[in-house]
Amino acid sequence: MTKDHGELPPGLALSWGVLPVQRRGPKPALSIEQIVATGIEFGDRDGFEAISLQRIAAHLGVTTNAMYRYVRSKEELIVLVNDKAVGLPPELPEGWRPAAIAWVDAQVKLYAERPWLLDVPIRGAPVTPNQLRWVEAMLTALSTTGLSQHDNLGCLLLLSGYVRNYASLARQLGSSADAPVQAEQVGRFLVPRLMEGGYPTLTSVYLNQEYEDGLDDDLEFGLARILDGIDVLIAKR
Amino acid sequence: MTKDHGELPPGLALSWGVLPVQRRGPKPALSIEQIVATGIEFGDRDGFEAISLQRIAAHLGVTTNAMYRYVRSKEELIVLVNDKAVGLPPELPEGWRPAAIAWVDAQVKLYAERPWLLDVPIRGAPVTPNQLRWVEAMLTALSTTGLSQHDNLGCLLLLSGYVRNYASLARQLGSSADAPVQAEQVGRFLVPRLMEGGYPTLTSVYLNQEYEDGLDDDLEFGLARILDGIDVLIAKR
DNA sequence: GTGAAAAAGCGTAGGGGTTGCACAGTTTCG
DNA sequence: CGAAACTGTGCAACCCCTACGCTTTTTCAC
Repeated sequence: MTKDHGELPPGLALSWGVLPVQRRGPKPALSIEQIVATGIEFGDRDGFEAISLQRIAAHLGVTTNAMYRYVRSKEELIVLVNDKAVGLPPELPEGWRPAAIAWVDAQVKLYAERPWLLDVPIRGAPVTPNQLRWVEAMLTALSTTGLSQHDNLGCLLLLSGYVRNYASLARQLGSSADAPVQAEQVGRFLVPRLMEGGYPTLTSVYLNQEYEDGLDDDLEFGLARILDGIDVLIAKR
Repeated sequence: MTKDHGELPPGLALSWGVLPVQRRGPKPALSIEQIVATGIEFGDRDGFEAISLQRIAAHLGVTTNAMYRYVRSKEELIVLVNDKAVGLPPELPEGWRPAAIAWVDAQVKLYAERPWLLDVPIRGAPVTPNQLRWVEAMLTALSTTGLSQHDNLGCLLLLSGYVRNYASLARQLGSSADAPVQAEQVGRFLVPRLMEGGYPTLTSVYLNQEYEDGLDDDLEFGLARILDGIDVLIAKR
């Protein structure tokens, strides 16, 4: 006898393991875990596009429609797959600064392993269990700073936004063997237009070839900026 | 006689106004400008999903396939629509810090006006003219800091990532009239699970009702953190 | 036990959407 | 004037999500 949770966002209840009680009728041939696992499998192998109800159904030997007995919509499936694929955060070291670095590194690594996670549309504030584990971990680490909860949330937003942005840039610059060739071709096309089109700063950036390299440094760079900024705040309060 | 630009990413050439020269045959009934404008129109009215070749074609009184005479793929269309919709950056004030604030504010405003821009998948480093105008503007403002170009690029990445992340959070918390109702319902569902599931920090955050309010402050907060961080760097060098 | 209720899966169907190919019409160059 | 080039279109193939109604299976209640 589960409570009636009314109109919750798709995937919320299911991700927390709240499934409609079933009393009669044939036993389901599939389980949500199975479906979600298959979704992740496809995502890992062929990217976000490959996660479709049709494909999962075919792979599990069922019709597409059968999926709708387990999941209300594709959106719900995506939420579940996402939360599962995100997994648990690592154990963070002592001290908010090392913790933040570890937290960021772990996410960068996660996005490197599962680039398709970057294609999952952000539906807003995190609400699923694993996502919230990550939030909880960082928030706990930040609680030693002496800042207010509100400030901590701000820092968290800052960090998570940065990681995601960095990862999505790293993704397309790093991946695919022909990335450098492509980049060179783009440069050849772009530079004359930048010169003549009134982009003086960008022109010099491109000519110095600093636009596309040293991405690993950039992660540390931006992170150091953020952490220094937080430091300033801590000192101020 | 335009040069052969080989295999450039979709939308690159077109966005810079390089279109294949045509010499014979009937004049095109449509223009790319027209198509892109229609795409923006649909995006503004019904969101990103509404931007489809089919819809645009129907609206312009042509078959869907006719679109492919103007655009190589949907991806290319999206790139063009995106660049056009981004528009030109505002004039930035003197001083890198006020400039950064103005730059961020302008983007927040842009995302508020055209939320669907947040749904446009990021294909990597910006290469289209208007996008690069924004980059150029901020890069120029940063050039007065005395930092290296590389550092400036890092700062830029930091800022743009932050804006985008902030905007996409603001979007779903702010928009839709039933957002507060929805949020309350989510809270009712979530809090007991947080308490019992080992999320102590989040529980207290939720109970203090600080999770979902004061978003305007958060923009300034995060931005101040970043700028302070940059300040520290400037002082260091 | 036995019948009724509930639930699962399937078939059918429809609505979008993107894309490829062959065709017919139109314009312009040689 | 003929051929080449380029236009839009019709047809068609896919893929995807989703709704409805039917049959079959299971299990609870009597």
